[in-house]
Amino acid sequence: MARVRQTDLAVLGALSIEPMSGYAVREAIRDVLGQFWSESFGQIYPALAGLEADGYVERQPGERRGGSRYALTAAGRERLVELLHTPATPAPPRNGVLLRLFFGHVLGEADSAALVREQRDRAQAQLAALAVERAQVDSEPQGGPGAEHRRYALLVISAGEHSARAALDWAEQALAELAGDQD
Amino acid sequence: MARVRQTDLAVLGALSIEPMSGYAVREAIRDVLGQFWSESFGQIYPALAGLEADGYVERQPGERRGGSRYALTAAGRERLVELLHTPATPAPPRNGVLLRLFFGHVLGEADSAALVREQRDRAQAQLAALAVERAQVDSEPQGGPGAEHRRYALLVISAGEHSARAALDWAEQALAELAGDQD
DNA sequence: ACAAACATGTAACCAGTTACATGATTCA
DNA sequence: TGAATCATGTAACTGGTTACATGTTTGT
Repeated sequence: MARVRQTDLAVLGALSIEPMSGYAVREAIRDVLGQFWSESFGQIYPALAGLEADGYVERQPGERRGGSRYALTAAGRERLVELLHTPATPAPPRNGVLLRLFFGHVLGEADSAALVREQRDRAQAQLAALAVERAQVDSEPQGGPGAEHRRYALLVISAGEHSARAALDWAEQALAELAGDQD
Repeated sequence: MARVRQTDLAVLGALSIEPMSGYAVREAIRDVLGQFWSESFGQIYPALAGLEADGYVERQPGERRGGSRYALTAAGRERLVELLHTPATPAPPRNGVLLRLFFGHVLGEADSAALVREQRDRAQAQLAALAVERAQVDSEPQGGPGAEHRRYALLVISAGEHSARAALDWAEQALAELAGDQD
């Protein structure tokens, strides 16, 4: 099973919602999918160039000087379907906060509690950001280019909410156990 | 802020629980912290060599021929404390399943539901594995070398449980909404 | 006028995986 | 005796970040 270039999948997928600029691709991914995926410009633009060379995307002049608008071609849509059927390669988890907390016996109780609070605050911020996203997706026009997509975007937002709420619950419970809750 | 070699942190931390081999370092990380961190051998052994050169760990002959046992030195413990106080550099999230689901409008309802089921099964497996871990940590002797550490290991296990339960809840809800729950 | 957001791209760096290579010990 | 697990290490590759460089448009 040839390894799949996940960035291609993400970029092609974003363009399947509607044609957009490389900049907008990143926004689309960051805003709704941010908790589960990320792409940097240094990754997106080369990917777009490669995809164009392979005939998977078409580049059209954008609205502003120098700007471009990329659209999926028929081949690109096929390629996307192919990539979507590829098994997800699980990324090695890397949660620096939990790593540090795991060594709390060296860090000490007070600093460990601070770590947990950091986690809690992050979860809270995530929840707030997701509420904004949800409101925005809900208010989108019914018939737009990405109408079918909305349903799945909401599913992903819901996954983020579940995850953030779980993190919040855990943090509060952990703080009570650490008895280091000083705020 | 000089970027911190996270692997050093993980390795030094594992050795702070008790002296062990490079192989055991990986196990220690994989078993309890598996949901939140991972290290490969290709990373651990070079790190161990570097840490030894810097005087942070001491290498002793292990029980078997060719095997080694690494122990933290005083300087190593100091270094670990220093690294623990370093801000966690958030790793870019990479959840391939959610990425694919986000483009469910291209993938179709049936295949999207399969993705969600995959997520659900993974969460269930995680919950089962964590139950085993929890039982094992609970049954460890009270006075061992890593007694203080236990408390934090349990905190991390609890984080894993919260996260897995949330994923499970979400998956079940999502399946109901997709109406593609065929098992 | 100015700041913020939009937009595109390159180059250097590096963390981390994977595959390969090798051998010892334990247990069935 | 053979398989599974314990154990150590190297080398090639590459995905992905970060920093840099540059310019436009919109809104205040």
